[in-house]
Amino acid sequence: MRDQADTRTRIQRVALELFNEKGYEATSLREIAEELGVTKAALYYHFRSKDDIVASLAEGRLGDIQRILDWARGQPQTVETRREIVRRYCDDLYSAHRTAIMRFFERNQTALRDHPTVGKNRELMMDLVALLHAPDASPVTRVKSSLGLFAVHAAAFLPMSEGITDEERKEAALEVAFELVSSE
Amino acid sequence: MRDQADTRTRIQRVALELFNEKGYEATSLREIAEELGVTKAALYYHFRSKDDIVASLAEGRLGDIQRILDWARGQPQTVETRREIVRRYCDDLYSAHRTAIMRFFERNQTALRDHPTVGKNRELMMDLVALLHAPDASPVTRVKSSLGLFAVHAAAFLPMSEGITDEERKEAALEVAFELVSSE
DNA sequence: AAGGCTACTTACCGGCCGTCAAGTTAATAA
DNA sequence: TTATTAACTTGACGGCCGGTAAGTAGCCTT
Repeated sequence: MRDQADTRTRIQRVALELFNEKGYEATSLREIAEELGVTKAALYYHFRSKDDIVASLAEGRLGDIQRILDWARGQPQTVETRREIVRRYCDDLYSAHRTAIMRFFERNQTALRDHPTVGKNRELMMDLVALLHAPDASPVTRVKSSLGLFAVHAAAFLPMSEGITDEERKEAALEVAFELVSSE
Repeated sequence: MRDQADTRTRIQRVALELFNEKGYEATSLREIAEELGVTKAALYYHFRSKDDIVASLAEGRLGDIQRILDWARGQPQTVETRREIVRRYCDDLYSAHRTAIMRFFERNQTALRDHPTVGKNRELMMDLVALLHAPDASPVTRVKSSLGLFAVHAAAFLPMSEGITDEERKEAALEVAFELVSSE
């Protein structure tokens, strides 16, 4: 049982790493297995299919967003709430593992377009964006709040020049996002 | 000769469409050819390889960015210049075809990571970002100007709710970007 | 009318893909 | 000691992939 959980986790970790390195389609199960020192068929003991590995990777992230949504829906629709939404999203994001998962879904969304978790993810993100502005907000305001959440999102794996720490990145992203969701 | 140019263009158009719909790796040359009513081998008369089709798609975009770079390097490094860079980038972007090309490279950047044009594109983009802030700018400022250019970029194909026109999207993106590159 | 070029088609190639059925090994439970 | 189960391996499957060699119909030139 310990073994099972261990290997499952190792498969997830290696798969995510390779998916981010070479892309989802370009990464074969053979490579994943080889990297782990097992055979391809061993993966099928732990997962039903390649897609199933993806689904398992999505779980944590979808849970994160859902949790923010659940919280936010019990709050008054104020600027403070919107800022807190952004802050929480940002906090959940800035661990290496979560960032890697987000990057994977972001960078492979076309390849994964038929995958149910990708649709679910976009759905949740749009729900979240909807809470970042008044229901009757102007189009410009609505685009702005989208960009606010997206700024946090994007800053986490911007192809930036060197010499910038994660902390500085996060600080800048939050500053930008706060401003973008604070308009009346 | 007319025929050749026509078919070449049609291949590019169909390929781009399918790449954006299903992803680069998931789109086979057979499908592209079928959609055009020709055989797979016909594509090899017009292009040397699948990669070569991608390269041909990149040309226009790389030229666009290079042109902005060339112009900007002859200008004084003022806030007005930075705003004009953003404006020009935005203008070049908001045609259906250019947006499709950009989306393709954005959404398939992992799958295309070994493709020379992708590296070139990132290089040019980083050069462009470097012109959006003072050389000695603080990390936060630097991230901000990255996000400025990225906002324009992102707004062009944000998974937004309906009822927002391209014009409103563009307006909002520009407004956000202007603010982000205007800091001293 | 002969030769050559353009724009294809037909037919094939080796190779890797995801997937699966069946066998194996080691540990644990009765 | 025997039976069962977990965690694999071996070996194979059909299928689609990008790519190519060779042929060909139609046009243009000479």
